[in-house]
Amino acid sequence: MEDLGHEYQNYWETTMFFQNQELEFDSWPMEEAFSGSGDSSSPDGAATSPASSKNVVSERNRRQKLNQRLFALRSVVPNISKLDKASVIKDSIDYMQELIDQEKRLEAEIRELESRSIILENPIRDYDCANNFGENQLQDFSDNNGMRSKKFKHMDYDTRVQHYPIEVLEVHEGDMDGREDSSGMHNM
Amino acid sequence: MEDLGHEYQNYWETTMFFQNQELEFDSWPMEEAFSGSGDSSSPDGAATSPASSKNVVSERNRRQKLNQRLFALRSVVPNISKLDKASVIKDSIDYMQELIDQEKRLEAEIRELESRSIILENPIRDYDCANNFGENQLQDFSDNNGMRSKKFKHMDYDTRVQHYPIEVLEVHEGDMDGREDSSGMHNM
DNA sequence: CCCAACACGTGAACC
DNA sequence: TGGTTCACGTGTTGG
Repeated sequence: MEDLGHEYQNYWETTMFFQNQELEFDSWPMEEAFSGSGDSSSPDGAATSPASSKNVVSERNRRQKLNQRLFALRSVVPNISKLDKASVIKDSIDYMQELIDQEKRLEAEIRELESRSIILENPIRDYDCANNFGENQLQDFSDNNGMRSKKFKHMDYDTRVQHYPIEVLEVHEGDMDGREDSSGMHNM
Repeated sequence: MEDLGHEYQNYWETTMFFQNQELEFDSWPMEEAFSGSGDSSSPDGAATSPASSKNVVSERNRRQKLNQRLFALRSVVPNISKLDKASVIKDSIDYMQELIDQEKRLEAEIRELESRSIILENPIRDYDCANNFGENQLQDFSDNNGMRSKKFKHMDYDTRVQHYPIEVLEVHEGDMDGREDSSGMHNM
């Protein structure tokens, strides 16, 4: 509903690449940032970093990785409406399903084209007017089939990308009265 | 520290669907949820919920939405290696590019089949043995062509899903020395 | 002025 | 045992 409007420019890229500079040193919550005091191996109960300083860096890495992934996702989808984390994922889903539909359609078309070529082959045999060059023609066809089979066979697109009867469970985009998430992902 | 519940033990699905129950009603701030007291216009510095309680719910919604989106993404990708947030996105990217490649391949095949069908049409005219059923057969062909054109024309898959020369900018998975992310989306 | 969106640190839970 | 991942609340910033 409340559509875009704000396209806050300066996309991720710039900040992602310089992520350590200007944004950091001023907006940083100061001293425990880099844990200036003995951080790596100071198990003593220093008030600044008791045991969490190990966690904070890990967490930071995690966040960074997730952002990279999201950025990569953004780069593979042709048209992104907004640069929001959520919108990026949403557009990706849309695009993905477009691709799947499209693939299904193309496959159907291929099947149709193939069957038509078979129809094209048959009349010759039916009308039997091609007795003289029958084996020649048939040989040609089988060759054709073999060639195509060799080239496109179900080498991978038949096994890897076969479109299952997927089904988006997306829970209705917009509103959905303010609820909790608590997506307990880590357990199991 | 102050919260208590935290008994999330299932996967997304369950918690996502029942996300409003047990986890909610104890950890919820409750009163300002529906603005029971005059919270909306109480600029006074109340120690309990000065202005942040508005933020926490908004933030919660944001988190929830993002998780839903991620879950939807998970549902559309056929094979997910791990349920990690990052892994989900990564697998999605991989699958997506597989789809794109696949589509390109299928299109090539279609083009090839079409050109071959043209070759197939010609012999009938060459051998001229089909004079008696010529119009019938030709009618059939034109019909096929027309039907196919009507059905698959470039209605959308030609404009929307055309595969641009995309290029994953993914920034090398693992390492990237422990830096900051600060994917400052908002700042300028 | 608030709203939307973000990064951050932190406690907790799992393996 | 520690290493990972998560949700949460908070401060901040740009529109």
